[in-house]
Amino acid sequence: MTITLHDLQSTAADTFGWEDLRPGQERAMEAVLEGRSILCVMPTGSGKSAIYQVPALALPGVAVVISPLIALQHDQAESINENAGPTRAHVINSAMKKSEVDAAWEAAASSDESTRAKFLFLAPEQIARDDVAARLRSLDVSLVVVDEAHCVASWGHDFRPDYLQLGHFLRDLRVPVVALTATASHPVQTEIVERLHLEEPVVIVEGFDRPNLSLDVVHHVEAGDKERAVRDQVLALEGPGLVYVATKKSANTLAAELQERGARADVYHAGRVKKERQAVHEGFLDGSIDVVVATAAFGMGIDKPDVRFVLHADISDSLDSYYQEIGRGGRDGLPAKAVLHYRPEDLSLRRFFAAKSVNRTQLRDLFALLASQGKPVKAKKLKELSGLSPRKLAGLLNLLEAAGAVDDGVKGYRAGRMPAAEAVQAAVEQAENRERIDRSRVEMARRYAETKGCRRQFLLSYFGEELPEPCGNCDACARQESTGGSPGPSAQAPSEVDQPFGVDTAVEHPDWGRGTVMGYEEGIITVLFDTVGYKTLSTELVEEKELLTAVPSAG
DNA sequence: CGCGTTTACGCTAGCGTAAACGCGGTGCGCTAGT
Repeated sequence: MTITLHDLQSTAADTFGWEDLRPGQERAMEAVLEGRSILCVMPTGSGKSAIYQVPALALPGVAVVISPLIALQHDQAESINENAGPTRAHVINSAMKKSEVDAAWEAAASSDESTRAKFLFLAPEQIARDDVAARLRSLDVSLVVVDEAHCVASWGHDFRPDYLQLGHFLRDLRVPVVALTATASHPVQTEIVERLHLEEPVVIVEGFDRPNLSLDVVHHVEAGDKERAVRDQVLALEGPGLVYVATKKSANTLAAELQERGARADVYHAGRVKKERQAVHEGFLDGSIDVVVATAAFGMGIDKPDVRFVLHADISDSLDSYYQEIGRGGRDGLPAKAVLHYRPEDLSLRRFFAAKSVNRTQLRDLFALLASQGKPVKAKKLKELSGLSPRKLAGLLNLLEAAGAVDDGVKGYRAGRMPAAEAVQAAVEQAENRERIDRSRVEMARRYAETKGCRRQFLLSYFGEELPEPCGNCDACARQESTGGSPGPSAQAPSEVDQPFGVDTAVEHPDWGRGTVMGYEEGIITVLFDTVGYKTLSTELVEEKELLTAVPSAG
């Protein structure tokens, strides 16, 4: 039986009540039917989940959905079960009773077509377990979904290393992979494709621009002045709204101040107990809370259309994070404000978080241990032998693998034929690369805060999109208008700016090696180098001194 | 790195300044003890 797009349209309408599929959705679904892997970068609320839910119901077998937060998994599974039948989606995680987990596995393997599970929701940590991976391999898996796929890049390197281990599982399973995310700059897209081993994926990127979001940056010198400005602005603005801060402590302080002044504000961060966090989340959605003061913990899974402002009391660690965070405002298409309150000193905390410390001794011991085995070792066995925590172990393995010193196959991990010192050195260099790249991402956030040009042009160019004219909806454009000039930076600069290399072309620098041109702005070229991250150079100097040379693309 | 807090010191008894110290974000899974 061949499934056609028409079948999918019927499923979408009959099961979910979606009468009209959007072109991006159809393209993605067709690719899945053809057995292709896809990467979709689409804003929240654009029907991303339909892309996997509809084909998964039409195809025989079960869809494995890898999703970062257990709370999110439950919401998604529930919404599927409401539409597609009560037992179609199951969640599997460590918080469940053994009997519940067993029931989920049985439902997925059931021979009864009418009750068989069509969706299994798991966190990447589950996939990393050998027994879970083996069980999944024994099932008839139709496709694997990686939801919030940017987590591969943002969390895989340290916080949740099992994200980087997903690639092995996907490579061996050989079924179509659907990677979904709302925000991913070009290098993040590339990293998702590489790390998940997506082969010749169909990449669907919908426009990043959110013209109804106004973009402002307010500069501050004194910390106290910034705190007061944030507080006063929140009190003056019409909610609902979000305020992002860098630390739990400052979240508590600000929320308390707002409450004292009569605002219906609450606070969300990882330090609060689960019940309280849930209450804040629900209160924000149902309108009983107007303002949530939060750390980066708050965000994923919030689909509230009428958020009128997203204020940042502290700058984010990257423009990827910043755009993700402000993207929670104005989803109804009505005007919403994104305001960054900026002090250069705030960057130091972000640089601190970007620092990666590696333990050479642990790396050497692990490599030596693997080498001494002389045969592939499974993750579980390796954990026992090394005595390392799962997180630590996965982190070290990620580095050794990236360094080419360790290989992971179906049979387990195997050390390469090289001296331990060489393996350790290569792994340490990987960690150093990562740190340089993360620091350069902080630098790009700084440049956004400090640019004198149109904010939107800067932001979109970071995401590889060109906005030909200044946006007219940011503080820089507003300043231009009020001083009588035509809006935006191009009023002063010649409109025909010299661009010696096209955006996205591969270039090489004598010191920084290979890189990709990301964009131009005010006579400055931004290049993302493979090992040193984002760098900005004067376009004039690049031409004069021939600092960059074009590299023929490797394909 | 930078901010807030604690400790140390200097020089004479409670106080001021300086130096030292500690802390800072995301969630999964698992285990020990209510």
